[in-house]
Amino acid sequence: MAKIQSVRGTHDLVGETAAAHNYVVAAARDCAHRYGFEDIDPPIFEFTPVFARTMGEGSDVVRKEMYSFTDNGGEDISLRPEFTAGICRAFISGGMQQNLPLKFFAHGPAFRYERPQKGRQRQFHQIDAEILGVEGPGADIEIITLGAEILHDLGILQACVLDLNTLGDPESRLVYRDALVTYFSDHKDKLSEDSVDRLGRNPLRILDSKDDGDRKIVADAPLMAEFLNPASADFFAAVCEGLDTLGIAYNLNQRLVRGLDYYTHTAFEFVTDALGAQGAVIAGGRYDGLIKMLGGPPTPGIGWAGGIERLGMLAAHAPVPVRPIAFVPMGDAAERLALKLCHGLRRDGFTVDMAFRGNLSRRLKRANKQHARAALILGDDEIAKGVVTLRDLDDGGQQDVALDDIAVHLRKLLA
RNA sequence: GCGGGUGUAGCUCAGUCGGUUAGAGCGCUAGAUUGUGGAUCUAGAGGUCGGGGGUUCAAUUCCCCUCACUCGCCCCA
Repeated sequence: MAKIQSVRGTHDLVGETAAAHNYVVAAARDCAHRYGFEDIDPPIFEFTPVFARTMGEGSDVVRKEMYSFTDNGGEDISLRPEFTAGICRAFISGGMQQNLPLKFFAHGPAFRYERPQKGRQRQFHQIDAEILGVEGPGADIEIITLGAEILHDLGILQACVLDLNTLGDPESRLVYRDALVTYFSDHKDKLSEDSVDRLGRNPLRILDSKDDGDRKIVADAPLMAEFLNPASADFFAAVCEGLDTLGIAYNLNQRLVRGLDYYTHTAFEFVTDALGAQGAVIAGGRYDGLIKMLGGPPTPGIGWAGGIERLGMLAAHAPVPVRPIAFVPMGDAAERLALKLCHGLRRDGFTVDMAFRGNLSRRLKRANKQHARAALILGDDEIAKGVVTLRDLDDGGQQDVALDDIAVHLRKLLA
């Protein structure tokens, strides 16, 4: 550590980045609340098995991307690489099965030890939505709709495409998986090195390989749709029908698979081509077996996670900040009086900034830079007259205003 | 973990076929205006040329390593 610097893949949220971040979170939370989701904020670390068991020991995230450590009590702890496992753990340890169904919204940092690039960091931030305890396709429809509505509210829905697929129930998925293994084993000599590896660990993954040679083989591979049992096919049809009813456009993508073991039935991704290799902005699916796998009561679930940094980059328009009022006292007596006046104005709901240093010229420059709507100037002259000088920073006009009338005048100015 | 590109002032970038004091724009500070911002003018501050090592009389420039960023692979939000 030659220089003092942030850890690789971590960034300070400040200025425009912080504004974009908060904007995404606020828009998503508002939307989720309108859909009846309640907030949950689980710890950012859990016992390692919570993640390892649910995401699958064979998944890349668990194999090499987790920030794990032994704490001073000898416990095996991991920083969360995603939200779902922690929320399901909270559901189990909180005995929440009494209150099903539950709909949760969460947001915050997550951690993965990865090579950083655009839209991919080691500490990144997600918004997350989960519906627990709903077996039917209604939950799938609502959770996908919520994602679409958040993108709509952020003004970026048109920049995204919704890819949709089903992995079927565990029975269908297993049969399909066997069929894929058989098929790809026959073509093993022509598969890429990566895909030969996938064949053992996660054969479904071969379907979305970017390797040209793989793609040729994948083109003739058996399709999930052919292996769905009637129940799984009906379920997926109902999901599609619901989305059709709401006019939510989607693209059926039989190559869409999920990396994590716990997914069943519906899988979806809102993707964009505006962020380079990191296309997914909101992605998720159904995970009916997860809670039981964790040791809880068998409870179906479905959810998604969205990358706040990625969403923020797409929603480029910076939210317009409130224009403050700049208070400019000149001299000790004025500063003492300003302290009280500012306090009162802030209680009245005004956004007031008082610079702590600089002469009048300096402070007005600062006010201008903050796009302040007006400046309140208070010096010995004003104190003698019992007024402040209210300067309109848009047109340069100014007037004396009695101390008791400041709020009235400001309200008129801001209206 | 693997491959390519980049790293010069707070920011965006010139530049040096290896040579003496490394530049611009914007921003910052001060003054013109001892109590009036935006525009203009003037002056000023700010750089171990990412870090370490090597070659050389001499390295910001060439070579190696390293760190960070970036693009792609893997994987994923």
